[in-house]
Amino acid sequence: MDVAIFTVRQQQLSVLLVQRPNTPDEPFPGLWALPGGFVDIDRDRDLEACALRKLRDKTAVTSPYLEQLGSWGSKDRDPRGWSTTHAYFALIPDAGTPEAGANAADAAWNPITGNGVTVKLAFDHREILETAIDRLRSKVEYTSLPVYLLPTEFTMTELQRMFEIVLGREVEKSAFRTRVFSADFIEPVPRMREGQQRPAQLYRLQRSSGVVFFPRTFSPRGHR
Amino acid sequence: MDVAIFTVRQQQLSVLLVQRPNTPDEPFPGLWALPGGFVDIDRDRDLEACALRKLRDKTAVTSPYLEQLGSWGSKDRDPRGWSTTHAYFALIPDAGTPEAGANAADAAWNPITGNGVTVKLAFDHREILETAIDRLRSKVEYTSLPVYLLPTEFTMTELQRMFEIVLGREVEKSAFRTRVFSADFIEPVPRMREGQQRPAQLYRLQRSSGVVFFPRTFSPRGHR
DNA sequence: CTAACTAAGTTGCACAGTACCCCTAATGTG
DNA sequence: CACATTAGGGGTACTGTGCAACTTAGTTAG
Repeated sequence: MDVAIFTVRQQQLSVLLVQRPNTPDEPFPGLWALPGGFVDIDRDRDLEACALRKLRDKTAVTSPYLEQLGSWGSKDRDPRGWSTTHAYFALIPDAGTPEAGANAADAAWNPITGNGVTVKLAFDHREILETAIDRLRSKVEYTSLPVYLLPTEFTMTELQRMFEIVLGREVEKSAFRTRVFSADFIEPVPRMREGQQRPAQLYRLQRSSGVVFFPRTFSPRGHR
Repeated sequence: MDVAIFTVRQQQLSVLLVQRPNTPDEPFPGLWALPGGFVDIDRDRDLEACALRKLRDKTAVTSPYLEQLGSWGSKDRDPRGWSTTHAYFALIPDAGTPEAGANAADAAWNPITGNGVTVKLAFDHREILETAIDRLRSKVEYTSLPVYLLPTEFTMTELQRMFEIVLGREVEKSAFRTRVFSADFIEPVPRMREGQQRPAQLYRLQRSSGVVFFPRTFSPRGHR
């Protein structure tokens, strides 16, 4: 079980990695890897519960976006022999830093550059991470996923910025607003008083509104 | 490892099921289930190779559409205790009947009605099958998946019929043709001679053309 | 204080892709 | 022969988006 936990910190899409123990009898000593471990058949009701537990161990985030990414199994991925792993990916707001977690001394956020990360990864985690990034970018083209990268209240511009950071390109402000409003999954936060710090309207996710699918992908004119 | 193998027979979306042995020491004796079994770490390089082997055992189909569906693991799905399975789903043309396969005496095609099948299924296979059907219907809204339900040569009307059978509703002929042609993943088969049996133009999948994603989903006017 | 600047939010037009309705030609059927 | 059926395509309206220009309000520099 491995979990690719994404957030956006300092305007960069980043993934949480942990350092493997440096004991030479463990595979890939000292390398970085996606946080994970074995399923605990006493504590974990099912696979998703196990992924949630791994996430809470590292970040103290309770209700992230969590999706099963896929499974990898072959006789090559672990030097000890045939092995299998279930991979999940999660989106959390910036607040949930690894420092806030429990046993997170060995954890660090790594910014995504291109299709992966600059450090070398253990096992087949480079491939798993690349699949996770592909899936994330692909779904951001036609779903509302990036709301889960923001705190509960946010401005329209901040939401747009999340889309742009994940996609790695700019999107049109006007078309973006039309798209988001007609999908009807966020609601404006009532303005408290006139003398507000921020001039921009705050929004929040509507209660019991899941991931929204837009009828079209983003598609700049020159694309095809 | 379980595989949901779909085809369209007699104008109905159908899934291949196998009957479990009737010995009382096996779980769910006599019930129907998705074809599957344990990974053979000597023969199977990886998970996909294992799924392909299961498919060939039952259908003698060599190059289907095959996609990883997900994994299910919990302490409830098997009465013998915590267990895990990897599920794949496959699309094959009608030609690959189970009778053509090797050890397929216990296999049968079951038509899909609504979200599942009429017979009772073993383990959590009802849930897995429902997930497979959901995924299939969802992807047919915006991809070219149904070509894999047809033989190598087919008419435009037959292709449209595949979309309609999977989706369970009719689609507009004219819009369908525009959509398919502009996606440019099939090519016309040169007409052999004038005195052809069929009046309709035959098409085939372009070589090395994978699954095509359309820029929009089907979306009848009254929808929202 | 005023001017320049910046960010929030709106408006208008063009265009791609689709829904829907209608037409034509060719073939099959009594 | 008349008639029904089917392949194939045309025309129009509409939705969602790309793109650019604009207004308004708050912020900053001088």
